[in-house]
This record gives sequence, C-alpha cells and structure tokens, in this order.
Amino acid sequence: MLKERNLRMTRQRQVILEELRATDQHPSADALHERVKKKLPRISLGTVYRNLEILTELGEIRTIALAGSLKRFDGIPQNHYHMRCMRCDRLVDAPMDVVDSLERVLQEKTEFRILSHQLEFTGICPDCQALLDDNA
Amino acid sequence: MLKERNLRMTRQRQVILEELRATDQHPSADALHERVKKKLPRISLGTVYRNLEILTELGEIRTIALAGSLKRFDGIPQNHYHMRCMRCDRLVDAPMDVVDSLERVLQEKTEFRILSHQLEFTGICPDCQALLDDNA
DNA sequence: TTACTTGCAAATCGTTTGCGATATA
DNA sequence: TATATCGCAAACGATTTGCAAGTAA
Repeated sequence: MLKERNLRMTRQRQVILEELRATDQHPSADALHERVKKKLPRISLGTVYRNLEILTELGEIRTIALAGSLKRFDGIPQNHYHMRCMRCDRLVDAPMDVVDSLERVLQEKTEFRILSHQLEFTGICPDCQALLDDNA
Repeated sequence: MLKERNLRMTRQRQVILEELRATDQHPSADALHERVKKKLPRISLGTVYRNLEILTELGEIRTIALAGSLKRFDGIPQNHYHMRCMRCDRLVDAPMDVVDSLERVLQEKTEFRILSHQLEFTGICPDCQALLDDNA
C-alpha cells in the first residue's frame, strides 16, 4: 500500500506507527514525539506531524479532531448542533433537536461522569454543491 | 446580572452583543471584529475576545469550539466516539456504537449534503472524580 | 474615586512549511 | 541514483496576556 503512492517505510515512520499502536492513550503529536524520542533521539516534531498525516491518509491510524481552540460565536444561547461546510467553512444551525439520550446511553456503560456532548456535522452546503455541479 | 460580578456595560460590550445577535452567521472573533469596527472604529480584537468570553460566562451567547484545530491520534483506524475529561484533558474511547441514524435524521431536513459527524463527550474521568471527592 | 475595561503590542500554543542534507528503494 | 524524507528553524493563525491609559458606576 506504500508503493502506489511512492512512499518509503523509513525507520521514523515505522517507530511512530509502532508507538502509537502500543498505547491506548490517544496522545497528542507532542506526547507521541516524546515517546518516539526514546527510540530515535534525533527525530523532530515536524517529522512526527508529517508522518501522522500520511498514516492517516493510508488508513493506518485515525486523527481525532478535538473540539478545541478554533471558535465561532452564536447569539443564541440555547444548545443546538451545527453543520459545517468542508469547502467554504460556513457554519449553519442543524435543523434537528439535541439528542439527550446519547448521554444517557453512554452513562450507563461508563464510570466517566458525562456532563455534556458536542456534535458537529460535516458536509457540503447547497451553494458549494451548485458550484461543484457547474464544474462537472 | 452584571452587578453580582461587578461588571460594567461598556459601549464595546453592548455593540459586540448587538452585532452578534443581529446575525445568524456564527462569525469568528475576527469576522465579528470587522462588523463591530464599523460602529466603533478603534475597538481592538483583544477586546472582542475578552467580551465574548464574558458574555459566554453570563449565558448571553454561546461559544462553539469547532472540531479541527486540536488533534489527538489513535492507533485504531475504525471510527468511534471519545470522552474527554474536562479536568485532566484525558481522552478515552466511548463504549458505545457510532450512531449512523444521526446523519440520516438530519439529512431528511436539510439541503446540506451530510458526509460525516463528530461527537465528543465531555465530563469527569474516574480518577478526577476521586480527587474531587477527597477535597470535599 | 475606585477598579473594571480598554487599545496596543508582544507572547503563546499547536501546527505547518522551506530548506539543504540524508537515506530509502 | 533519483527523489522521498529528514532535522532544523522560521513562519503561521488563532487566541491570550501584560501594561499603562481611559471610563463606568
């Protein structure tokens, strides 16, 4: 699966994959870099980032996009879900109710105390669909 | 509601709230800053950030933390949900199945083409619960 | 008159990128 | 040997923060 993309299995790529597979800690790039450095002391953080991206594209690992520092603001204080257009980055309210049962179902199966949840849909907005159709 | 926290209703705070309430565009802090500058040309981006934080704490508006900027990595390539501890930031697999019907339910009600969804639970992990109990 | 709030600029954080050097296939 | 990949360091974009001046109550 490396060949069709002209990719090479470097020692760095190998160790990054091994170390990630060896833990269930869902490390950040930085935390993984610290682990990998124990075996390859000279590896750089940039190399870790580059390989994590490639390994994700290959389907070998998953990148979890956490709800994080990037923010948008909403004049409506009630909780509701959103849809984001992956092409133009527009953010729109999702026309559906908040599903409280998601938290209840999970709470029955975990010691974690669940307090809230964040649900974001990704897709293509109508405007961008039209644009894409034009180009076809 | 301003009084109990010794907060003042400044012109800046007022206009930021008005402008955010006047749109359904879910602007970024920067985009909102551009709008507000038309009424208060000298207002700084830092002031916009500070007020958005306070208005969120007061429950007047909502801050939407977008999925994307912050990343974690997972050696298991199958899709699944996660729980994040709001105290220690630990990330753990959620013991529940992916709910495909969420996308179907929403797709029936929108022109948006839904392609995927991101669900993240927030709460307190068992270790941090124990710590909090000790301090009580 | 107090101390909350501002504008400005510098700092921070996670991530990305340009470069010349290195190593895989 | 060709070029994918590396290490390094600088660049990046969104957000946060320190400080002295301004202003609401």
